[in-house]
Amino acid sequence: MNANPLLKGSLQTIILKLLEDNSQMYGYEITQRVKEVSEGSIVLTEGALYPALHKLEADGFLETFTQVVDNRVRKYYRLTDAGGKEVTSKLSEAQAFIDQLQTLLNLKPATK
Amino acid sequence: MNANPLLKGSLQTIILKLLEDNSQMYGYEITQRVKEVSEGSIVLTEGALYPALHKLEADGFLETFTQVVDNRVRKYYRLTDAGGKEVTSKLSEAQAFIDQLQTLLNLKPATK
DNA sequence: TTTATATACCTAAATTTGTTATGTATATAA
DNA sequence: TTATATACATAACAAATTTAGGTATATAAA
Repeated sequence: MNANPLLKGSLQTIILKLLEDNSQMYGYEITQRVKEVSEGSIVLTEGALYPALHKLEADGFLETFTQVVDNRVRKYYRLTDAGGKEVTSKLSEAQAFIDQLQTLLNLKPATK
Repeated sequence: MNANPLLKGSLQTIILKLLEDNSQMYGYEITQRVKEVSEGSIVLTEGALYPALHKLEADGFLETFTQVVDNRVRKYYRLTDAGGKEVTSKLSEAQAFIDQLQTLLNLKPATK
């Protein structure tokens, strides 16, 4: 569905950032939000998303609670305190990597 | 050595771009150049680099020739015509992805 | 009513792409 | 003679995906 090799490694960061901005979201909602905001160019597959959410929870960065809406169960995620710190860390890592990559690929207008 | 999950997917693009700018480079030279330009923050491991070079050659994007310098063999790579087109394609993909990622992560100063 | 689409979760097999570890070999400085 | 730099390479392992499949409800269309 996606076939975007560049996505690799940034999925956790995307999830954490969305939960920093929204306080609570469920899995399906995350896929839809990413699709919207990226205008369809970044599509999260469920096979990647759910394991990533479970791992972030196992690592103590997310906590969950369920809610039933229209007879369907939604599993909501929210950041823990540790998760809040992790967002900051991941974002600065991402920014640093993007900067270096843009330099290497000459995708920056000016070096200074 | 590296442990940078964000690198995944961008290695081929980095190699192709360097060869667009330099016309010919050998493997070891590529690792050193990347380390220099990124100020040590992006380190290409040999276990990733050489297989990537071999794959790009097998795909017809690179061609090779050897040269002996100080009794040591250097294997130089250069872009083929197909490789030249591939660089352009990979660079615009990378730029688009970086743009979307920065939007998602709110790492952009202004949306417009 | 049955089919398709959207919503909503999940897991398992296979694949891609990297790291880590190891091997070979020469040049050079300590 | 030892360590470090240069220069290539492959193999075992690990991580993070894709692809494919499964379950279930709601709703609109045929």
